[in-house]
Amino acid sequence: MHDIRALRTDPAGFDTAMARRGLAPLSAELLGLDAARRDQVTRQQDALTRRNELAKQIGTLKRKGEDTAALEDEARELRLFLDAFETQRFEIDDRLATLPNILDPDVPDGRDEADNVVLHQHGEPPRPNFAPKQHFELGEALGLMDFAAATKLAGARFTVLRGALARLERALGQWMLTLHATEHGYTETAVPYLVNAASMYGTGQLPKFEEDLFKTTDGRYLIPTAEVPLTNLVRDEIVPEAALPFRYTALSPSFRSEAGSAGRDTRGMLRQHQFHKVEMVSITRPEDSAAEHERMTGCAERVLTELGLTWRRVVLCAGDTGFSAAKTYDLEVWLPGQGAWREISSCSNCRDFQARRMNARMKPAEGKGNIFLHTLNGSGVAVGRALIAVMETHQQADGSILVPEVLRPWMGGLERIA
RNA sequence: GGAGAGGUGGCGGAGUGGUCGAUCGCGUCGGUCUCGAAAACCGAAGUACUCGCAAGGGUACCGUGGGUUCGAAUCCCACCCUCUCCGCCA
Repeated sequence: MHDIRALRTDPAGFDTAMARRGLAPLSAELLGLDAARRDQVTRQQDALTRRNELAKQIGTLKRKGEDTAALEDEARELRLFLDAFETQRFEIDDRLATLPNILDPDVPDGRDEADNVVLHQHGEPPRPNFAPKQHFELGEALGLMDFAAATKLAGARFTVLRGALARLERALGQWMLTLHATEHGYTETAVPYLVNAASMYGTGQLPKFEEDLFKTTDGRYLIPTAEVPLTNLVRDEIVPEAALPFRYTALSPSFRSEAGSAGRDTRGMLRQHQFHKVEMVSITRPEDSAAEHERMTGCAERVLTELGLTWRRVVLCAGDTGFSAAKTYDLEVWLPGQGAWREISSCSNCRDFQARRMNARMKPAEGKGNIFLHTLNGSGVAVGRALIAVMETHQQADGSILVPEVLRPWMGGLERIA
């Protein structure tokens, strides 16, 4: 949600900012809608003022037993006038709700992922002396990854894992969650996986991206990421400045309808309707969010490094940055089997965009007035994709998979999946 | 799912049609007193929108949304949530 005051102050700046998102100039239209809204509010309030006066007079006169018919007639007319406003929604609010966040100045221009900029890389893609297999080839050969069974149970874009691979998936989630909770200062949090529409609106999934969500018969939604419940913890709250920052982490399933991605990544478990993810969310003072963004991304990078993966940090260009984000770093991991870099984490600074939507503020230690918080979220990291990366990176010529050292305690000491 | 009770300002808790944005208590902040503190006393304190250069006005908000009325915290309807009991259930 945008600050309408900022738009009034600097409409040209707003248009420039939206142009980076590929949007035509909107400020003139929005200011017109804003003026219309204010005009309506003023007329409505004037009528209410008069109505309150009349009601007060009528009350006084009635107590004296005097005639109030004429005043009541005027009040009745006023009510008809007011009833006309009653059901009107303000178009300006609906329009603002669908406009994406303003990008940070250091976000590079660009149209799509081809224009993203690699910032740094950890390690070099391994060059094994055999032809590396993709994760689904390895998993099916081991008899521990079963797509046919998943299709029978649920349909396309689901996976059944068995035995050591199922345990490896669990070990990854447990280890990452514990790492963030014990060494990175995030509070481990268990959250609902079904949330209401207000929560989805707060983080920006609604109203624009409903088709990406699974909706239940009672009007709730399955979370597409734990970012939604974790960030909405501060919805409609006013927190004291001294309590900040809040850092939360959760291991949760994520449900995505993947509408519009038909035909993409259909093999294997790269793109699923359901996957586990460890999420990090930070709630900060405005002046702290940029540094927190770097810190959070570093926490995700540590996960990849400790798993012995090859990765790089990419800053998303203007055209690839998500709706609610002002700036996003993606972490891409090298998948030897696929021979490609694939996103495994995404860390975003949403600044005050989500906070405005969810009315999340802080009470400053000094001075008056409440200030909108800044919110950040990042995967730390996607568990399903981490499983893929571990399998493809640590596969051996015989099709077995070495378990990374850090996971062995979580695997009952198992060193190799064969 | 059934029956009942209830949702009021940071908290507790009054208020059942008209000067109620809301008595009071606690807590918070400022002050007086004190060497200092406590106690006591005095005072200040909600959020948002809107008009205005400003000073300063106005409007809305008593779970949410409708309705009745000249006028709603108060009456009616629906929904949400909490608590108690019963049933069912991981």
